Amino acid sequence: MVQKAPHKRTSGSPRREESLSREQIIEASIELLDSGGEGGLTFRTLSERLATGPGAIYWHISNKSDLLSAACDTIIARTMNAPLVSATPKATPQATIRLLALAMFDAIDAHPWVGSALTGAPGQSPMVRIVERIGQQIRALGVPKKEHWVTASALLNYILGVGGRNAANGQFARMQGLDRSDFLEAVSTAWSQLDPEEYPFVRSVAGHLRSHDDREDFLAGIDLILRGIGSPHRI
Amino acid sequence: MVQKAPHKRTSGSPRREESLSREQIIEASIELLDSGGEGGLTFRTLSERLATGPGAIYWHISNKSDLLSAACDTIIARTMNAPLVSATPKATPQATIRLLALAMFDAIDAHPWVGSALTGAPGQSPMVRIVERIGQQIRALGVPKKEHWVTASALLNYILGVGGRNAANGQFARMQGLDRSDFLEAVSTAWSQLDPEEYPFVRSVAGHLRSHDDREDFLAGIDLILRGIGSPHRI
DNA sequence: GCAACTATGGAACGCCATTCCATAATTATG
DNA sequence: CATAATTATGGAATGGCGTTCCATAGTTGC
Repeated sequence: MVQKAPHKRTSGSPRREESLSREQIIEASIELLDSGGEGGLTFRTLSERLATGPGAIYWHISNKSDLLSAACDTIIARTMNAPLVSATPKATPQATIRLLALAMFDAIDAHPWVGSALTGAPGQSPMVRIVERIGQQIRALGVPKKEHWVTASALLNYILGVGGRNAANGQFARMQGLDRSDFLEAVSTAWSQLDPEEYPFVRSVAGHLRSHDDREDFLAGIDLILRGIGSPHRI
Repeated sequence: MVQKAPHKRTSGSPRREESLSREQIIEASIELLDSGGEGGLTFRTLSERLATGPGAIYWHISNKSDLLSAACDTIIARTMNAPLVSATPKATPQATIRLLALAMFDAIDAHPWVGSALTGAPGQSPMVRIVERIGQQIRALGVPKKEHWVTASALLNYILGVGGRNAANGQFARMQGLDRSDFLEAVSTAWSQLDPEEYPFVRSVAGHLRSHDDREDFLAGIDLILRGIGSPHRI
């Protein structure tokens, strides 16, 4: 029978002076995610940054998914509680929804990993915050109760869809060492070289893609949905 | 200087009779993804399934992302070329868009991993297929050229948003050993127990969540956007 | 002063994608 | 027909990851 070599603590570095906290860990994670993308956060890099070992982190965090959700929730909470978004003195519900949506867009633009983290924690705290803020404006719009969920869900899914795709674009570009406009340029030329018989539409919008403004197009989509909310149903 | 121990091929199992092909590999990957979720596809499980080693797979596939994209593209191509979706004799553009959207919904429902794979290959073949089919209907709707991209993009982002979220829900549920309705039940009760002061809207829709039909709500969202497309712009 | 508990940090484990490489099968070449 | 070159295979090795294990250092209550 083979005797397993037991763990040995030779002497160890002296213990840290100020203790770790969940907040510290999350804050450091956000920094790593912002600077290194989704792949920039590992328990190893995080340990180094915090000058500790992986084991110490697990005392405060249950696993990586937990860590990601918490980081995501921190960003979303900040976004949804920002003064600009929070205090809407006498704005129309439509204007407030635009503000909310843009705030989400900008948050995901600044922290692309939030886009994918959001789809990793369904029904959890970050999602709830967004649904609530949107939902209150939907009420204010006078949408009938029966359609509350459908309407909120449509807006939410559109916002998260754009967020997810923006995050994907960013990560894809990063992987290839391109910046955002290089990436769009590449997609645009690829699309304009497709077979005109098979892909006439994609070819025809390839040009627009090169010069478009993501933020503007996003807002135009929001307006489209808002128009839909305000229109009478078909018979 | 330490001599590196060289690789030794002791004798090896006899070589396969029929050679591997990219198509075989992709087909096997789809089966593994369908049965085991996103985590079910590893080069190890794939090797075993194909009775070979990881190295042989890499002769046909450049890496895992390539494999996932290819699997995703296979599903999307099948979905977009299905007779029901392809042959639309004299249907209105709206009806065709509904058909297309539902086909995507059902495809992602049947193969949840497609939802996340789609956001891993931006501007690539799968996306192009979808954009083209939607775009042609947008043309048919008589949307002005300048708004082609914005309109297609809005529909696309909504569809992918729902798909992504459905995939997330499915994986989340799977991780906890729940089925779909158990998961909705759990979210619904969690939402209905939130602080009424802080989350009045979320609480009020929690009940609906328990009994709702994802597919119907999805379609209602599509209709909402279609109404928006057909409405005059605000001044 | 000592036991119980809370934290810590580093080593170890198992899994993964990927690479390396000896070699078998096939094709091209003289 | 022999043999060189190429194509294709599969298993071993590599390095990185999330996670777990555990000796131990502080801290608290008795």
